[in-house]
Amino acid sequence: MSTYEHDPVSHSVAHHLVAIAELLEEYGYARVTDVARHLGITRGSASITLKSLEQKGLVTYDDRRFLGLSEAGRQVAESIQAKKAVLRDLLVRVLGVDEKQAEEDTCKLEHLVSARTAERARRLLDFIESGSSEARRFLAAFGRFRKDGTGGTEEKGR
Amino acid sequence: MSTYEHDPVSHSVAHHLVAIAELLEEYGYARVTDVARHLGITRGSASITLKSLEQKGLVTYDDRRFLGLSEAGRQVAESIQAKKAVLRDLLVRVLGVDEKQAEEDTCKLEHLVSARTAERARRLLDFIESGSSEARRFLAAFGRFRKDGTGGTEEKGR
DNA sequence: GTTTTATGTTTGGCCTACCAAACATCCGGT
DNA sequence: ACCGGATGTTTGGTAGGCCAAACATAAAAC
Repeated sequence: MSTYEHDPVSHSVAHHLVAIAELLEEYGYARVTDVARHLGITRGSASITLKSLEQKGLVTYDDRRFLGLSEAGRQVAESIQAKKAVLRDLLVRVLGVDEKQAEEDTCKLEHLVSARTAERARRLLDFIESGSSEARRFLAAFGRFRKDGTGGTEEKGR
Repeated sequence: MSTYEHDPVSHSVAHHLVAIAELLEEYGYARVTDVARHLGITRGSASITLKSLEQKGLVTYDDRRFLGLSEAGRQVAESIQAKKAVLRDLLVRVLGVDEKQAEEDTCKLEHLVSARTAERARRLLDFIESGSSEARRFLAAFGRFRKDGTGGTEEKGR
């Protein structure tokens, strides 16, 4: 999940950085216009925000105005992307939220989750994917419970 | 979890409404100053925001300036509080996040979570509290896994 | 009853984050 | 070489959300 809790980065900044990272990965380049379109804002707005991010040392400008991420920027983006992936997986694989809804929710929550909580969520997913019988049985039982409101093997009480 | 997804209420508004609800519950009354102190903002800021909430029909003013919630305001506050409770419980009881951290995180996330996702989370908690053997064994195994990185009863693979 | 003190409001200012629209610049096609 | 469309920047404006500080008023204390 990577250390760096320097994230106190704003919602907007987080989205700009992640946009660049995603565009770079998907198309190999990212320009002001691409970021703006990706985020659904105007080029003017993106231009200004990105310039400020350059001055903060998070974003780099190519000789031909192609955008990149500095080491710091890359770390912030990666940390947010990692949190986002964990959250999405948690919602989909454990809670059973549908993909579309999960994507929507994680976009809103991604940069707000603390590193510690994200770490715990990742741990849970690791456990689920460990394939242990407890995990498998739990998921199966919860799946049934979601549908018909019963916990399968009872033994309720406490 | 209550229907009402009219929540597209801002972070700030959400906090003001919840503050009033909490103050009413805890002390039986809520004034501008109390809300301001509760939120850690100045009375001036609270005064302005609360006035706008009155005009939106969410907050009511007593004859002696005591604050209340309209039916609509109460519903919004309750819906957010319910989401918050679910999230906190999820973090603490399932993920094993410590109370303090969970409180911090939920404060940031509470009003952003969709009703559908919150409903799923509540369902998971209901299942956990059903006391079914799958749930109990799962929690126990995950607890061990968190500590020593092993899933207890293996049978891994898939 | 007058003076503190607590409470509420208003004002002016700041910062973020956005838009629209004018402007500047570049780049490809002919 | 020129023009048009795509791209980037700047400018002026709006809105939310906050503060500080001046002000007004209500409640306590004396």
